[in-house]
Amino acid sequence: MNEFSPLHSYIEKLHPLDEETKSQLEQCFIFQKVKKNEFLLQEGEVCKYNYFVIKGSLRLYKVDPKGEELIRYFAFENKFATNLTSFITGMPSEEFIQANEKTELLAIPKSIFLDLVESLPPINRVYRNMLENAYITSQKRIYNFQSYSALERLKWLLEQYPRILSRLPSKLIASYLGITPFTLSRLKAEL
Amino acid sequence: MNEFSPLHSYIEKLHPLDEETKSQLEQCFIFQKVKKNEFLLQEGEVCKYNYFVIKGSLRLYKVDPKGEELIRYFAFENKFATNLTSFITGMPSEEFIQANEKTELLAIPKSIFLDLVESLPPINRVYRNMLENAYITSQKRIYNFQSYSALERLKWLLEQYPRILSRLPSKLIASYLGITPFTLSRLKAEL
DNA sequence: CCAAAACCTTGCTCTAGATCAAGGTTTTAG
DNA sequence: CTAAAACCTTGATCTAGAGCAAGGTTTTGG
Repeated sequence: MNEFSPLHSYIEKLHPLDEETKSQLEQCFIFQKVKKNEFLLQEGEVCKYNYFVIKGSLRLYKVDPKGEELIRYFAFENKFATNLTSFITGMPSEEFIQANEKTELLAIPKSIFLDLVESLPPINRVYRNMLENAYITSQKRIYNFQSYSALERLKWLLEQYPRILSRLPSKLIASYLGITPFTLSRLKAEL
Repeated sequence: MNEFSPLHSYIEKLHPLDEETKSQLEQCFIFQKVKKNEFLLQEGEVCKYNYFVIKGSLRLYKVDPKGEELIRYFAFENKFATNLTSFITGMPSEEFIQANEKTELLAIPKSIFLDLVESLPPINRVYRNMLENAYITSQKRIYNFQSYSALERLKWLLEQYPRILSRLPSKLIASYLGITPFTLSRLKAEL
């Protein structure tokens, strides 16, 4: 048991993993502790890392022309998080990645990750799974916006993360739901 | 030049393709003509095919509890279309796939496609690209819903498909934008 | 080719959620 | 520990877009 165990477990659910591959992986990922509100990526930078969250959580967002934070994704424990768009295209990121809380994570540089995708079948599988999950999650989120009311979206979020309201500030949750903190405050009364 | 040329061109933009692989591919895809409004997938069925559109267009949508059609994606020429969620998980589809117009397409059975993903590098690359594009498109669509007005979303759609308003019925476009046909009709006056 | 059906537009009204203001509470940093 | 800052709630308006009705236009299929 070490700081890499959560990552090994994650991968093993997708593809068998021998000891040699494990130790190879451990040399590619960097264990990192970040403080609350610390940035892992800022707008305009190219996204150079893929992050795996061990403890704590991250948020991925962009800032709209009015200066509002629009949160696209929360990454909690055992989730990968990166700005895939910048990661894939090599273009500067339009998004920020920031820690919501004191967070521990494993970071792997983009170039090494993409090499492993080509050379290590378990990592090819991990990447494919990342993309597939990201896609499925996105589809659900689109349908949510297309047809659900704010209250229904809140309930849906609470089904997935029952404790999220006490874990993260309402402001962040409102942003994720695409509503104002005022509306969220009123909706909480209706739950 | 044959009905497979658009597919070959599509793949060659991602990965070199030798003649042998081309003819192997031609044996896996089935050329198909479908009529306007014909279904390629119905709710409750497992999605067994991945489709590549040669000519015409498809729409992917689900029907909400009120019986409203919620369109998630239009697939025009040179796009792959499938219910990836059902395709990946093997679960019954919640979506319909239907032709908007008289459409020509290439269909490949899921199992064959997934075998090719593992065995043919160009197809592994195609699948990765499909997932990456689907993801990037979805992100943009989410941000659109999170922060843009109906008029801004319409303008954004017209930037991507300038002729879409004359090509498809307004009803379908309204559904894609997440607004009623009444609102779309009014917005058109503001363009 | 023609009737029926589907579709589009426009006016009127209604509502979910935004915006603004003001007061209370919790968190943060020195 | 404490003051400042950030955050949350609640009330009073305001507005984008929904819902409904009615009339005109286009498409469809026999």
